Amino acid sequence: MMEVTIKDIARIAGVSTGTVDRVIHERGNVAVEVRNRVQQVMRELGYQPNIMARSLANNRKSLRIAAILPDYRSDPYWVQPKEGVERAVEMVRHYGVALEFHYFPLFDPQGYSEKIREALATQPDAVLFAPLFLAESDWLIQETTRLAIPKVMINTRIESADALCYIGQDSYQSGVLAGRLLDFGLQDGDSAMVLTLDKGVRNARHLLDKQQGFKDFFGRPESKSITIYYEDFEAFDDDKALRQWLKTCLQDRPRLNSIFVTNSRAYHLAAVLDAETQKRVKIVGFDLLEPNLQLLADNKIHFLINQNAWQQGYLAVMALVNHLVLNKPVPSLQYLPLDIVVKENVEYYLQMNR
Amino acid sequence: MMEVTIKDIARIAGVSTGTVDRVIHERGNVAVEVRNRVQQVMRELGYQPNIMARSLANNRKSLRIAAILPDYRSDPYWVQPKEGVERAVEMVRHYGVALEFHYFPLFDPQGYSEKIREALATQPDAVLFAPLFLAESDWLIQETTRLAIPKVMINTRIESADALCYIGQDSYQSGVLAGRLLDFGLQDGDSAMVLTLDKGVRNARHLLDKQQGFKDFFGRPESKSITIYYEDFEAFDDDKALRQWLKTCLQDRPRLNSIFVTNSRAYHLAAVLDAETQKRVKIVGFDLLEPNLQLLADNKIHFLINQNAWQQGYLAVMALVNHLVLNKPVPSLQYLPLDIVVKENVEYYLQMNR
DNA sequence: TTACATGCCGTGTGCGCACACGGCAAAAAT
DNA sequence: ATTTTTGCCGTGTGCGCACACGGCATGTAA
Repeated sequence: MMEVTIKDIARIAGVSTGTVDRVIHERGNVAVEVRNRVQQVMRELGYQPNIMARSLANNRKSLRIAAILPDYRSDPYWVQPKEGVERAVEMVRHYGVALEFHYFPLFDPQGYSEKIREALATQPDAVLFAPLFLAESDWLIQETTRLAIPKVMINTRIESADALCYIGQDSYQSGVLAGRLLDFGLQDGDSAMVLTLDKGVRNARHLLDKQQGFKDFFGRPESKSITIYYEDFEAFDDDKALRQWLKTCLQDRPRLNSIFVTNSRAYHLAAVLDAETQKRVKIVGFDLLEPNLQLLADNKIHFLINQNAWQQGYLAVMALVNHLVLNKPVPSLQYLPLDIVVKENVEYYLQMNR
Repeated sequence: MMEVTIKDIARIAGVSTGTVDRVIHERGNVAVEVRNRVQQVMRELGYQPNIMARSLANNRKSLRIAAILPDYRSDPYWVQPKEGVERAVEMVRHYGVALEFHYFPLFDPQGYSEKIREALATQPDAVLFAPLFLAESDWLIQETTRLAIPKVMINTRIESADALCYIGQDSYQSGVLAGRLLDFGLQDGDSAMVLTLDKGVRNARHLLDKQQGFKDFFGRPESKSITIYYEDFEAFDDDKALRQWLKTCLQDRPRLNSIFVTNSRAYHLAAVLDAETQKRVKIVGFDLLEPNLQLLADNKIHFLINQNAWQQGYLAVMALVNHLVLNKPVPSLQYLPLDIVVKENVEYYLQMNR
């Protein structure tokens, strides 16, 4: 059961461990025929470096990561990536990983810019961020590229940025999925509403993608014939206004039996529906936030699509560690599962992140 | 960013590293007041042993695991646990873990007994098994208990066995979940069939649990009023017989619009339905097997509940490693998520295990 | 008293790897 | 012919931990 070590390779190749080490790390100063011989032996014995010993010997170098995320206190959604990040850092503590958070206000491009500058001023070895604001992200992307600082993006993807990787949801596909779910519970001739509850980002890319996915699903021949309405409402914080607006929305559309809320704020909607409407209207939303869970348990929200926000944070840190510490390859694009959650299986997803 | 080491503790507590080591591993030969002092310092500094160094220093001991599972060549389902096990072993290779498979024929208690004896004869340090046959598992449980060999069970749970842990699906809950899904797509007055496609295990515990869960869901006030039929069919391998049997089943029940197949063999059923029936009947099955996936893509199976069989194998090995190598606590009961899979999100679950 | 056992503790070594350092010969510069 | 440089290679040390060994007191038996 003994593993193959550099000692074995050195012995068999008739060189010292130092030479084997030089070959492995391509540090030069090795004669060509010697190098070939060593590589040959490594291949024959199927040498795999012992990651334990490797990281033990490497422990002098530490990896400092700057994480730039929306303030979790301004929106419950962002608690999840934050906790995933924290958990990952805890797990790789022994690799000498240190991470510093830089929280910006969710709806404030100005504050975002400030935090970006603050983060880069600390001269991190790597950056983890959610580029919610495209224009303001430009400077960060250019600077990190210039300084050769690796970066991972979560939540929102900017294709032009040559990041180490993007980790997030496939927004388009989640729209398609929502269509599939509602289609199963609707009848021919029913209608559905795609509802955006957000502020000033009506045409944000990921929201548009979800709408498009939803629309495309109902364009498929296999789908039922459903009429789709698209609506925005910005004052989602104001229960009264929302209730009023919704009433007018529903009253002229008797067969509007389903609503697809394109972000994690379905709880605002479900909470203001009256009992009768709740029975009639099937709601699909996103993410396992506490208020959503409550309404799911009460059968007021029918499906939640879990975008695995927690995992996004976790995997983003792991991608950096894999790349910078363990020299392992990381996929440049990582879509997370779109879990379909109902109250009968929600418990499993909650317990995973604890 | 430096971690706290036993050296630090030794220095501050005014003892040697050897003494600290004795305290940590409770090996005795330490004066009471010295031990208390060391423990105090450890607590104050929040000492956490470096797992890299620990496993490096421990690498002499190796862990030999015997895995007793159904032959994956006799049933595609069992390919998944097998691959999960293999993957886990690969990941913890450096801990000195070696695993040997002992495959038994799926429907053969006799063969199961033989393999159990064969496995124990190799004197493993730990056992990983799926106790499909209760009576025959008795001997294994008693012997491993007598010899103090830790064991983990997957797939089927035997509560009386004092195993390290059970890892598997919650059968009852998966039945409830199937009920929830079909309920969403059915109308009041429709009916549903619970169909068991298995041989000679008609009253196996996990199948009964699924039936009960399904039934209980439709007993809830929130559910629609659905009539439920329970049927078994053993010759599921015989397409002709199955088609014929199904025909008679459906013809006297015009509103039988859904079938819940209680194991991973929904593909046998969906493959023999004629086009007209396929449109009418909604099918819920289990597990992401290749033939199931094909039919899911063709809209002939509507939902698959993923029991995460791959993860079962993976986590079972990890539980043993955590317990025996890393001295980490492991939960004695681990239910895996019941993923709801449709063709729009199936890709994510497939890519996870590759 | 001497001989021996026992409790308690420090020191040394090795796990597999990364990397600094220094040595030795051949090649280049003086 | 001599110094100096350069290419190539071996040796030594330390990462944090586990564990064997041996030492020094004190207590007990002869």
